[in-house]
Amino acid sequence: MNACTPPTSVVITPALKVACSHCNLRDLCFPVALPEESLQRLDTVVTHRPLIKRGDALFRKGDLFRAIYVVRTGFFKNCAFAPDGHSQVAGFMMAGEVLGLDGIETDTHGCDAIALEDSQVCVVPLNQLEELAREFIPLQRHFHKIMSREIMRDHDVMLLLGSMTADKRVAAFLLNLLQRLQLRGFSSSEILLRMTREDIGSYLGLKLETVSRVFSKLQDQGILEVRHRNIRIARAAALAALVNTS
Amino acid sequence: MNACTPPTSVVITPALKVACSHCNLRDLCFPVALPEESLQRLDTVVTHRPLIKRGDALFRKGDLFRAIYVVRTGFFKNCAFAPDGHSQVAGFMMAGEVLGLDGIETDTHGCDAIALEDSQVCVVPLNQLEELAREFIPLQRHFHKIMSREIMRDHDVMLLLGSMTADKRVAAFLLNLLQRLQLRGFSSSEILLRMTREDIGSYLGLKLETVSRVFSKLQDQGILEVRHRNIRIARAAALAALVNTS
DNA sequence: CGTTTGCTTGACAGCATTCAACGTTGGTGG
DNA sequence: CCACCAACGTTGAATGCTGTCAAGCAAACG
Repeated sequence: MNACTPPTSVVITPALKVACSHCNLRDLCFPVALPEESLQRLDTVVTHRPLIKRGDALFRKGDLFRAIYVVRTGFFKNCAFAPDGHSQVAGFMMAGEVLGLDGIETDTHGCDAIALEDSQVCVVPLNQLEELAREFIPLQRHFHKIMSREIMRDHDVMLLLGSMTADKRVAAFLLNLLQRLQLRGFSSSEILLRMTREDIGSYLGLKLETVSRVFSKLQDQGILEVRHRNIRIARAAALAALVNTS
Repeated sequence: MNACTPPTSVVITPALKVACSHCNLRDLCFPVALPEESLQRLDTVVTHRPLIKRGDALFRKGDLFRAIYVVRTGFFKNCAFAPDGHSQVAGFMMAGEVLGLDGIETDTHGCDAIALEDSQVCVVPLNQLEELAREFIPLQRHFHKIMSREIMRDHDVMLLLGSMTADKRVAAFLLNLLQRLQLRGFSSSEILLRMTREDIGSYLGLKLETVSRVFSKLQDQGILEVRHRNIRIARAAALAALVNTS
């Protein structure tokens, strides 16, 4: 698990069929920060791309931290824990997004990362990433931007949790998902939710019943069409108006 | 403001009377990550230590990002903004803590940093910090840990906001302040609040009246003694029990 | 000393939670 | 293939916590 299997390894798994230099996510991920001719350097750092089954943990709170992970395919939730043991979804991660940044400080993961569908991640050992970052200035800056973005995203969630009604929280949540999905080339009006109502509620500081009620309400208003986990945004402008007006 | 005034400048201000290599915060700040004999390298990076008056902004949302800031003396609040213009306190920063990390991604500050008392900060230009980080591996890691800690801290706030009652939020807030103050050698049972009830409420997702009521309630229970902004923690264990029990 | 700002307390209203019942979906095994 | 079960989702009614509005008081500032 810890061994740096060279790419010439004879072990043929899906994990070896991709490389950063040819990854379809390279515009969203670390490759954007490296010149074309140096991309293969990343391939020597990212040699391990495990598959995680739906419901399984990529890591759990307390696990030793060694690497950060980039979602290649699939969908994850990040669960934080209160001192009383209560857990809460701290974020959802999709292709190109990074998991495990919270483990750097203490060398121990501070939360669980659970796959919400069968997924694949790229393992990026922090030591080697840092080594590469020392050599390639744009990569160094890119990594810092990734962490900065995580901080800003958390601030957005704090705003949600601190001062928005249930309607607004759900609206903002959907718009955020929509925007990230669009960035990845998905439909701009249809969302297939990967998580339960309980997960959404946990993330938004609401109970699952409240989430369900808001969905129903927005559907009654003709803003959404809700079919189980399939959400069609009928009037995105109305959703945005919900969030942007006080 | 942007010029890198060399230390030989004849301008004598309080800003020039300190150096990282002799700073009393060196155990809390970047110096911990540098060998004694290389500490003066930091002094060439951190040459500017402006004073910020109470109520003034160190930076505001939208300002161009150039540097991060370490609080040398004083106390700051970090205000984030919702799309509807509503603002919310996203954190409080005291000596040795870092401001401005959220500006790295977009080269623009994403929130306001307001001094809650007359303060002094050390200006750490990001470019030069990164340059030094490429040279000194422990410094590089230390910077990453600082950002990681910020992410974990935000997760803690999300837990507060998402699933705790007003009592618990206030208790957790006081304990967190207490812990950080202790780390800096202050009393372990007395807190002088630098912020208004409204600031606290904004941070905790409560109205100022609710904060006030919780203070009164905890005082009635003999857990706190509240005299204006002076809080004495009479029974810290009871406070902790409040947070740690479901 | 007066004005502004911050803090406390009370009464009431409102939104989200809680508790409960029922409906739906998807996976499993007969 | 169908039946069953467990997990997930929806909806209703009642409770309760926090917000809102208002008044009065204390402290800080000039």
